[in-house]
Amino acid sequence: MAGIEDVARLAGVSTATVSRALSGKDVVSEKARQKVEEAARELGYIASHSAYTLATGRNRNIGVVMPYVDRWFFSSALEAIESTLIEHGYDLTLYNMSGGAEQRKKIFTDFLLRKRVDAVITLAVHPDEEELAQLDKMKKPIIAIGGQVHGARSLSMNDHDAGKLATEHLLSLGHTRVANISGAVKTDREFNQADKRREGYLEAMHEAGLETRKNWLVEADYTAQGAYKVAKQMLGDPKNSPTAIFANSDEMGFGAMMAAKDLGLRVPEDISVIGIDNHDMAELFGLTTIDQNVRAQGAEAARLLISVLSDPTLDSHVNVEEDVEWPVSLLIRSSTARPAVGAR
Amino acid sequence: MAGIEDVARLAGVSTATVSRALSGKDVVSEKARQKVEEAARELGYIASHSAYTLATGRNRNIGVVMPYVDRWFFSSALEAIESTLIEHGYDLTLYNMSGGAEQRKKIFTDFLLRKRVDAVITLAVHPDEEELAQLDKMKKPIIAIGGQVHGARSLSMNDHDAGKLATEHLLSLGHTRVANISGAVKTDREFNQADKRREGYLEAMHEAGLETRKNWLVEADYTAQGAYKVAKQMLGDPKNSPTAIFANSDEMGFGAMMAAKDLGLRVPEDISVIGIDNHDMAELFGLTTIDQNVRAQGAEAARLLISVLSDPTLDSHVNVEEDVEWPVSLLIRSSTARPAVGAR
DNA sequence: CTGAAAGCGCTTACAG
DNA sequence: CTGAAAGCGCTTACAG
Repeated sequence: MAGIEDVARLAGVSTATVSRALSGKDVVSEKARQKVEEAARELGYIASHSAYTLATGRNRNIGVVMPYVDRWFFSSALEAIESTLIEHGYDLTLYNMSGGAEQRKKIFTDFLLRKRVDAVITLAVHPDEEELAQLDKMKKPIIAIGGQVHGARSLSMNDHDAGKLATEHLLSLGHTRVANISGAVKTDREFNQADKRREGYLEAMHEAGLETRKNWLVEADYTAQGAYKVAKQMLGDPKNSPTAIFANSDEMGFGAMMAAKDLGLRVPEDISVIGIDNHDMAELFGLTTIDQNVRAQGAEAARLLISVLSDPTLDSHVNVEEDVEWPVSLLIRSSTARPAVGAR
Repeated sequence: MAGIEDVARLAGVSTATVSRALSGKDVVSEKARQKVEEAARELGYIASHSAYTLATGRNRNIGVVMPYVDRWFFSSALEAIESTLIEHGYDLTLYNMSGGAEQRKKIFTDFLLRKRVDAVITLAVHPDEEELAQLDKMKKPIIAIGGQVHGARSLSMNDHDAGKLATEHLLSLGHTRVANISGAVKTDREFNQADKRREGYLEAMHEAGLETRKNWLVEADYTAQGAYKVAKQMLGDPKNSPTAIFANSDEMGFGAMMAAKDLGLRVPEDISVIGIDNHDMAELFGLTTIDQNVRAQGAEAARLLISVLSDPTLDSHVNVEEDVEWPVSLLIRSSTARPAVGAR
C-alpha cells in the first residue's frame, strides 16, 4: 500500500510534485513527470480516494436513487447510467428506496448528504422541497428522470402525449372500443405518470367523440401478471369487451396479450394491444409500442449531469429548473391492426 | 455544513468527546452525550465520510461487480444485495463490467483498489489469481455468487445437479426425446455454468440409456428471443423434433414456449418445457422450473460478507475458500406433462 | 518549475 | 470520563 510519500522518495521529488504530475492539472517538467510516473508504476501506487476527497471536496461519485432496481425500466436505465459514468471516471452509488418513508429519509440525509456523492440522479423519485433544499445547500446538483421537479433539472418523456399517441394509433386503425390498463404503484405517487398517460388516452377518445366505458378503465401494478388478470376479466365480459387495449407499459401489454390468447382470441385479428416502453421482449411478443429508448435516456441524463458538474461557475446555480422533454416514437409491430369486420 | 468543531463548541466539549458520543463506541458521561446529541441535531451535523475513512481506514461501502445489470438474474440479485447492505448501514458501489477486458482491469485496479470499498461481491464474475492477490493484499474480502472461486468465499447453486434434476423431471414423466437449450454468452466464460447444466442433462439422459441427438443440443444467448429462434428450428424439424425441452434459463424457456405456440403446438400436450430460475414472469407463463430464489441468494451473500467484515480477527484470513452450495427446488407448473400417446 | 507547509475533518492512543 | 494532539494521505495557495 504505497503512499504518495513513497513515490516522492523513489522519484526524488516532493509529494507536491508527485501530486501535480499524476493529476496532470499543473505544470511539471517533463523530466519530473517521467520520474514520477515510473516510480508510481513501480510501486503500484493508487491514490487514496478519501484523502483526495477530504483535500478537494470532490468525490467523483454520483448517487443514483430509484424505487426498484429489479424492474425492467429501472435496471435498463441503471445499466446505461453506470456505463456512462464509469466512462467518465465516476463511481456510482446505488440507493434503492424500496424501504418506505423512513428509509427514504435516511437515504436523503444520512447517506446522500454524508458528502459521499457529488450529485444525484433520481429515477421516478420526486424529491420534496426540503430534500431539494438540503441538496442545494450542500451544493449537490440533481437531475430527475421520469418527471419534472420544480426547481431542478429533469429529463423525461411526455406521458400525456404518449398516452394520446398510443390511443390515436388505435383509433386511426378504426377502433372505437378502446380500453386502457393504467398503472398504480408506489412509483406513481411520485409523478402521477399513470394519470398522465390515462389523461392522454381520455383526451384522444374525447376528441374522437368516443365513449369510454367504466370497465375499460382498469388498473394493474405494471406487471404482466397483474395486467393478465384485469385483461382477462375485461375481455371475457360479453357485453363490454373492447377491440383494442392500450396498456401503460409493455409488460402489462404482454399480460394483456397472453390473456387474450388464453381466451382463444387472436391478436391482432380479434384484439389489438399497444404498450409503452419498447421492452426487451416486446419484439418477441410482436407488441406495437411507444419506444422511449430507456438506455439512451439514462445515458443522456448521466451525460447532462457530468457536464453540469464540470461547469466551473456551478456554485451560483446548482439546481435550476431545466426540463428536457425526451422524444419517443411509435413502433408498429404485429399486435395492432384494423378491427375485424362486424366486431363491435 | 457544520463540522465536528462546531458541534464541540456548541456542546461545550472537545471534538474527541463529540466523536465518542456520536459513535457510541466509547465511554462518555450521560450528560456529555446529551449535550452533544442536542448540539448535533441543532446544527444538522453529518460527519464527513472521507474524514472518517481517512482516519479509520474503513469505508462502510461494498463494491458489487457484475457483467450486466439489465438482465433479470442480475437486477434481482442486486435489489436484494442493496436492501441488505443499506439495512446494515453500508453503501453499495456498482461496477458493471460490460465494457470488456480493458474496463475490467480498470475496475479491479483503479476503482476497487482506490480504497473506496471494504469488500467486494462478484456476480458471475471470476476474479483471476492476480486480481484475487491484489484484493488480498489490500485486505478486501470477496464473495462470489454464481460459481466457485479458488481461494475465496462463494455462494452458488449446483449447476450440474440442477441440469440433471430438470432433465430427470422430464424423464420421470415418460419423455425420451428431450432437448436442451444451453446458454453461450460472456458470463459463461467465467464459470462454464452453461456447460455444467448441460453436463447434468447429458448425465441424466445417459443414465436413462437415452440417446441425445445432435440437433437436440442447441445454444442461445440466454434471451427469450434467442431461444425462440433455435426452438422453432428444432420443433419444426419433421424427423427430429423432441417432445420436451430443458432450457438453461426461464427466459429461454419462455422463448421455447412461444415458438411452440406459434407452430400450433400445445404446451404441455405436444411439448413440455422446463427452465431454471423462477423468473418473475414464470408463473404467468405457467413454466415449470428449478427455483433458485435469486433474491434470497443475493441477500444471503450480503449478510455473509457483512459478518466476515465484522470479524475482528479478519486480517489473518481475509480470503479463504469456503463454498456454500445454495439449495434449489423443483417448481412444477403447467408447462410439463406426460408426452401425448403416440408421440415419438 | 518546485518545495515546505497548512489544511481538509475526522478518530484514537496517550495522559491525566 | 475527558482533552490536547498526532495522524490518516492527499491537494494547493504561497513563496521562491
